Amino acid sequence: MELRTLRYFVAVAEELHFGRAAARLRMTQPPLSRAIKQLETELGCVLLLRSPTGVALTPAGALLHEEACALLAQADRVRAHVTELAGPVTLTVGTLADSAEQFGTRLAAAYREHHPAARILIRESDLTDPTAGLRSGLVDVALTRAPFDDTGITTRTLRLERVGVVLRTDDPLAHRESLRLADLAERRWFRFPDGTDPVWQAYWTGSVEDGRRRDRLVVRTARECLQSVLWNGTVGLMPLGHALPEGLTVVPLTDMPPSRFVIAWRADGTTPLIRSFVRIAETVQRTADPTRVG
Amino acid sequence: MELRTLRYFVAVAEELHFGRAAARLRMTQPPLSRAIKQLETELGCVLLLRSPTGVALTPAGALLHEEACALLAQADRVRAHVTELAGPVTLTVGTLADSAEQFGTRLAAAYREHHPAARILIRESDLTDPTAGLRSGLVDVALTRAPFDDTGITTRTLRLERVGVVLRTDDPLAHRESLRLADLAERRWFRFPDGTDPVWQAYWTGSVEDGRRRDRLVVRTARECLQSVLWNGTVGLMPLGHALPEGLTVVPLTDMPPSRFVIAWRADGTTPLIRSFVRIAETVQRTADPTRVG
DNA sequence: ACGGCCGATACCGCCTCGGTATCATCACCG
DNA sequence: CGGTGATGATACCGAGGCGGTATCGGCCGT
Repeated sequence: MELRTLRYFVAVAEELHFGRAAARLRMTQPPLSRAIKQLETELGCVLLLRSPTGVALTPAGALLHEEACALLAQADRVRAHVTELAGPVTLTVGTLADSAEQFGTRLAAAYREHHPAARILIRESDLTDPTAGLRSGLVDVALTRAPFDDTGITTRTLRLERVGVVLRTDDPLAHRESLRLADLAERRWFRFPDGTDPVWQAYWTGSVEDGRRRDRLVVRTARECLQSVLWNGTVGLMPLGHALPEGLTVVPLTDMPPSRFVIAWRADGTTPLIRSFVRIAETVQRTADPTRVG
Repeated sequence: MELRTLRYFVAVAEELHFGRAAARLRMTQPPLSRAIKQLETELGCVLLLRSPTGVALTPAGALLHEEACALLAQADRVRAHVTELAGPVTLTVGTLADSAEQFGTRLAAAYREHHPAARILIRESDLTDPTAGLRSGLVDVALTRAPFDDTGITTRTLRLERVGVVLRTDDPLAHRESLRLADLAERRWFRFPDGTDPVWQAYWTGSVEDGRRRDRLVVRTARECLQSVLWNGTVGLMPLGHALPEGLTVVPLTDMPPSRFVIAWRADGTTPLIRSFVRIAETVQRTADPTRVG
């Protein structure tokens, strides 16, 4: 008699209909029927009277409904008390520029549900620090984009993001279905400030640096990068599927390895709170769009 | 946060030692450690301070210990109340002669643990009814021995029992390691009364009836069968591993298909109480001797 | 009589759970 | 100060449970 099973039973007892109860539980009807049957087997008595018109509670079922509600409520209180006593913890989350956007809001909402007492501080980082403050110790956990030098850092891939090149809409190449890096060999390429993570630098300058023009143009933020495309006609790379300002178009690159949207934390600083955040992040990503999970 | 996990945590919190807690829970240490870690992840806080000397509770852990105990106790009460309200039910169990013996006592004990209010009535049947009263409606569930005609009856095999031949200790064949049915072709064979289940009859007269002497000698009980061996020198078959009276020996038969010790109930009369009994029986058999499970 | 709704069943793939083997760390002790 | 034992953590594996899809059976309504 686990709490999960009791939650199932309460749903059926209140809906008096397996299909609706299953929908409320975000599952399908067959496993729900089976779970209730197992519960009846375990308790050794009939809880529900099934009929084609609907479901009725037996006396034992009605009693269990009441008791189960109380038990579940108490379980919720227990969890709340324990997490509360653990102290009002603050979790500092670093995000890489606009990477998080609507994913971040969904994640924050889910996290607050699990830890009502927790505070989340957001620290948005520019493109010069792919760890989004992790390595410098400014944040506990980072929502960012790989690849970067991850020594001492644990990363879990949330989804893969194909990368495209940003062009002015009036660019001759702007309306192609796709492009290859070689098509951009003669363009002006940006670079990051000196001291930027070399793996990161290499990736965003086309994975293989040689034979491509190293421009003096330095960008620090996504906005700078896009503006540089508009004003200077430089090459801009970015993951697909993000909003673009007027006058710009993004064309998929076929020979650019996809970027991984990851959640990362210091390998030596794994706390339950961080693990919890990571777990919730993975769940949120999975429920959001299972097809894109890497 | 399931009740199972809380039971684990309570064990560790009370033993303050993962190994001892695991032993108390009848499991090994690694999955216990993992479960606790997952619990900490879910709650987002540290519950236990590990050290090579032992384990200490954090304040949150101490609180959870208290609350979890209360929650588990309430869950037990809920189960008790619900099963109690379902009424003092009586389950009639049929057993085939002495088949059940110590298995039956263990099963009854386990069943009373789950259903303190239930009453168990035992009805011991002789060898003339392999369904032990199931088909005649005298019992709800039967602990018996297959094979028999099981149309309309559901059976679950609990274990396989090799069959041997019972001989007087002074019989020339009594000290052989094993025998084949052919070695007994010239012996006198018993039979069951007319009207006995034909599958059952065929099995205990050597699976293939032809070429073997059909004696007029009719046995109804295991005792009669054994006495008949002692007094008349007939052939007696029985599963190995049971106690024998003085002066008799059992020799394994190599070409006799093993008999299945089964639990059986009417296919059209499946109630939660019966399912519960079956489930417990399977668990008891498994924990008793996993190697012999069929 | 027949179509539709509802719960039950069969079957499948994945993930969790518990088990075995092994490692890392630290206390204790010679 | 290094060996040794104890303790918890980790890696990996196989089985079972759980949720999914597809389908069945049965009663109700028109």
